[in-house]
Amino acid sequence: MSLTRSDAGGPGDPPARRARRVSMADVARRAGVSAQTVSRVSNGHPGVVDSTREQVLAAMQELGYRPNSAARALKYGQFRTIGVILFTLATVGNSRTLEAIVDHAAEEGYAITLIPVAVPTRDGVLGAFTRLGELAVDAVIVSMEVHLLDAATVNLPVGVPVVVVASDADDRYVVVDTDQVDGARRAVRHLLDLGHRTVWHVTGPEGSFVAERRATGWRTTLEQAGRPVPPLAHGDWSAESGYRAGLALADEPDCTAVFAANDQMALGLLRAFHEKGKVVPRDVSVVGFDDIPDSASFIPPLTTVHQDFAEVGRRCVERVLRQVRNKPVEPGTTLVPTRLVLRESTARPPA
Amino acid sequence: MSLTRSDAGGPGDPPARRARRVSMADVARRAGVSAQTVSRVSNGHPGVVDSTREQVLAAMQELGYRPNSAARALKYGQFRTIGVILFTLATVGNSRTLEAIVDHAAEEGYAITLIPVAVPTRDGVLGAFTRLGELAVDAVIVSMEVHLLDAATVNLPVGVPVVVVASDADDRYVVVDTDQVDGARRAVRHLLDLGHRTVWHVTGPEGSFVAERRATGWRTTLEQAGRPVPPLAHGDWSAESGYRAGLALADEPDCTAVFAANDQMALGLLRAFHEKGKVVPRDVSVVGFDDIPDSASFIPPLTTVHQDFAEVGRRCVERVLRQVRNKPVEPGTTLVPTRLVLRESTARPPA
DNA sequence: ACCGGGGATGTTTACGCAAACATTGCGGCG
DNA sequence: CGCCGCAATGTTTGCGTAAACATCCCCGGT
Repeated sequence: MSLTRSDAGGPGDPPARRARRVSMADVARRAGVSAQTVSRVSNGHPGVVDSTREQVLAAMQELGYRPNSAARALKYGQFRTIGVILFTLATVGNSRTLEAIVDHAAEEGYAITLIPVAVPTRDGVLGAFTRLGELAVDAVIVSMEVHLLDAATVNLPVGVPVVVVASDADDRYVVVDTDQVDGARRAVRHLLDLGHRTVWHVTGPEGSFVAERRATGWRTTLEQAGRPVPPLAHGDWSAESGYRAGLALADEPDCTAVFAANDQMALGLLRAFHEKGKVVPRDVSVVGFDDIPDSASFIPPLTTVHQDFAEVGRRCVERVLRQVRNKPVEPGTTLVPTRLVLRESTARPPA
Repeated sequence: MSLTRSDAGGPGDPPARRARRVSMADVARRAGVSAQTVSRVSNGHPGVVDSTREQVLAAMQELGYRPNSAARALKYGQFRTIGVILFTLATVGNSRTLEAIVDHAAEEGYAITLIPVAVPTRDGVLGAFTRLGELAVDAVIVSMEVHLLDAATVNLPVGVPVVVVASDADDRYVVVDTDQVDGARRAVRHLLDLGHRTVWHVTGPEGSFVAERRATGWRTTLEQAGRPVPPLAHGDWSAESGYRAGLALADEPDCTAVFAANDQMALGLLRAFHEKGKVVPRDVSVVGFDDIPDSASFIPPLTTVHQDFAEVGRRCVERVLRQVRNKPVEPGTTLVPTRLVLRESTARPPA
């Protein structure tokens, strides 16, 4: 299989002399036509007689011609590619959002290039933005859930359309996000409506915008209802951290309802309560956030706040492509609504 | 959605007239130097006097210059980008493998472009390969777990280094995969060693190579041990499908051990057994496959076969980059070993 | 004072493609 | 019978960059 390329020879190194790839000129020579005719055939343009077209096609086949996308992009000034900057695919939210972005971009004929930020430090982010300048992308979607955006935005290349997901970048940017605050409100209201006196909360890692917003929704809902606000339990999105939080919560005598900032931590809670002999939902009610597919199979199936990842992805792509196409896009935040999915992990509080 | 593709101004359409981007020539003019000097500054080449360098840098800043990667790629003949073809990010395996690929590619200075195959039909695959020809990638990693590769490989662009993951593409290709058969063997052996007479199996969707290989490992291990081979239960990787399979399995009187082809289906099994009043592992033992992070927080924590996704990703990148760099790579399959992670879902069979 | 050398910078060129423009050839019509 | 018009194809050009080569100038040595 094809060892065409030579030693790395990237920018910075002298480009190694390589077996030149077959170009339009080669095909043209072989087919006995001009390069322009090859171009026309290659792009399906009209005005080429069938016999000629076939000769060209045959020549392409024989030579294994592949159009050079660099040259094409240089000509068109576009790559039909969107860059996505993110920290990790390990969280369900990130990977589902990415999938939605990929799918909708594909519908529009755009591919996605991932620009990972290895370490979520300031330098890491700056590095990603720098690399961005060298990358073959027409626009960028930034998915950063930690407090590093400000440091980084300074460096956002001018002239590249940008859409930001799941952050609270200021209004100069185009932002798309799930309505975290309202989602949390729904979760808390549901528990309150069931008769629970108050609701405990297991939050996400420090510095996470998303975690902060969900906690805000939780706190303000309690305050507005005039309920006491219990101390916050800290997690890091992982089931394991939810388990640890649950072990502690199980010892709180008046804890009858817990809202976990994501489904994975809710899973940990369920296990902790189970081990401590507390029956969900008889003794404690649990609500999650995300509605990952697995949550319907937890024991018991989890009541949770459904995030419409597909819609978030769709809107990101739509808004970023509007910019690429020079259509007006006003900065500001687009919120995608959530909905509460009722399953079996919530009930009235024990009498 | 769907602003039509014709708005895009891509190949085939007249390129949208856009404000021409700032080029080296513009910077050169502004700084009062030649384009070549700008190039030298831009690439950090030596031989530019400090005062000149600063002028150029200033001009770049003012004008918001960004190097044009298309032109660069055209010059160098490389994009420093690897294309990854996959069906979906919804399964944990895919997204974790992708993450590993992204990370290791980044270490080597390569970005990843995703080429989604919307529908896993023959046409879908062919379409992806066709688009591939237009994409700015130096190599391709194909992650396809269904039986469509043969139809598609015919069309694999010549001259592009390719590595295939998780499939049984024939030996003409470079293949990297987890050792599925051996992983399944470990799971089954473990259960047999505990004293179970035989092991039932919940397999993945029809047509999945991975599912097939795990089922093969299960079956041959049983056969070699001279144990009866129970009928196969069919799932589709989802927890829900595992749940349905579990409901049926719970009614089999002599079913004391189940090996699920992935952790998510195992989750469904746990729930089904729980609902049917069967205690895991006292009444039934369950083993999963993948070792997703959540599985440690299942009720009970799941014994499962750990897949080293990071290693799979690393090897894919390594082997594909060897090809890019024209180093020898012999076709054939590289198997990444698994290991069994013992947790609390397995025990001796009921007496 | 003159020349050689080398560092700093400028000029030319090619990368592969496709738009714009140029040429060829053929059929139909006055 | 000659010319027009159009369809098919060819030629030129430029996209932005950076290697290769050319030039300039200053400085030190003789």
